[in-house]
Amino acid sequence: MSDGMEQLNLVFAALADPTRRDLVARLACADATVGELAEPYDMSLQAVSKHLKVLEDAGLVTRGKDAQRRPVHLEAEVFDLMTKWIERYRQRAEERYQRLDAVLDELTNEQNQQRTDRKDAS
Amino acid sequence: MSDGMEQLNLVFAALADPTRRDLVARLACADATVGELAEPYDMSLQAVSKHLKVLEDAGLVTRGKDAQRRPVHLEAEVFDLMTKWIERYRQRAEERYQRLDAVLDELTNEQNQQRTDRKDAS
DNA sequence: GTCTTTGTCAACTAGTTGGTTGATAACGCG
DNA sequence: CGCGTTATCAACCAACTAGTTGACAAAGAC
Repeated sequence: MSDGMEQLNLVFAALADPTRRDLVARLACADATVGELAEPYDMSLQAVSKHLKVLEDAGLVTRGKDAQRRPVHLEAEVFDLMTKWIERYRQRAEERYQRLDAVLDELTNEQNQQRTDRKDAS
Repeated sequence: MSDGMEQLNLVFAALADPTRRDLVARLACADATVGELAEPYDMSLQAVSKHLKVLEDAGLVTRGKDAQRRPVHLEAEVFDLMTKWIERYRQRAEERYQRLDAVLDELTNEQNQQRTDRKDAS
């Protein structure tokens, strides 16, 4: 089991939670402290701190230090890991879908050919 | 909370499990029955059936009917939902990263300017 | 120094997840 | 019909998750 495997586990699991996806969405616009991030939610500061830890363990986020504040920053690179995984299989699945279309086209053509054959025979 | 919200929850959660990602990977190559899919894993058939149910609930997979067999088919469309979500925020985060670079460049230029000023003053 | 702000750590709880086994349903084959 | 195959359903269990509260650490402000 490769290293990127475990990270994929963490990243997908992290983004499966709507609160955490919202945190990511907000951090995409600007860095923020834990308190600022927690403010809009009906949830304790500790809960948000935990969510941020999950995002950090997944490598989606890093935390700096500014006096007693702990500014949170979104890391873009990790997204690539996911996108690569997704694209690989989406592509294959779509190719298979295209091939199915091709097979159906072929069948149609064969039927046309048979019709032509019958017409030629008549 | 929109409808796609809940589906994002399900899709990300589904792909957070390595067994389920492996199932998706194998289904990208060809459709398969539950038994065929279960064979390589050290796990009961029922467990795999449950995993497939999770993938189905997320819309990643559909199940057909062939006598007592239940062929499983990968659906490519749902991947787009994820890709769109990811790309939106990855892009913003990268833009911010670029802007940071711009700011750093600006600072460097200012320092150069100051150096130039000092040199001019000397 | 003491007080306030900002955040983490620790312990607990309710609900969910990933697995197990056993029973059951649906279908094809003698 | 009864029998084997293929898969789902149901009940159970251990481990994890997402939230809570309370205590505490670290840093600035007084």
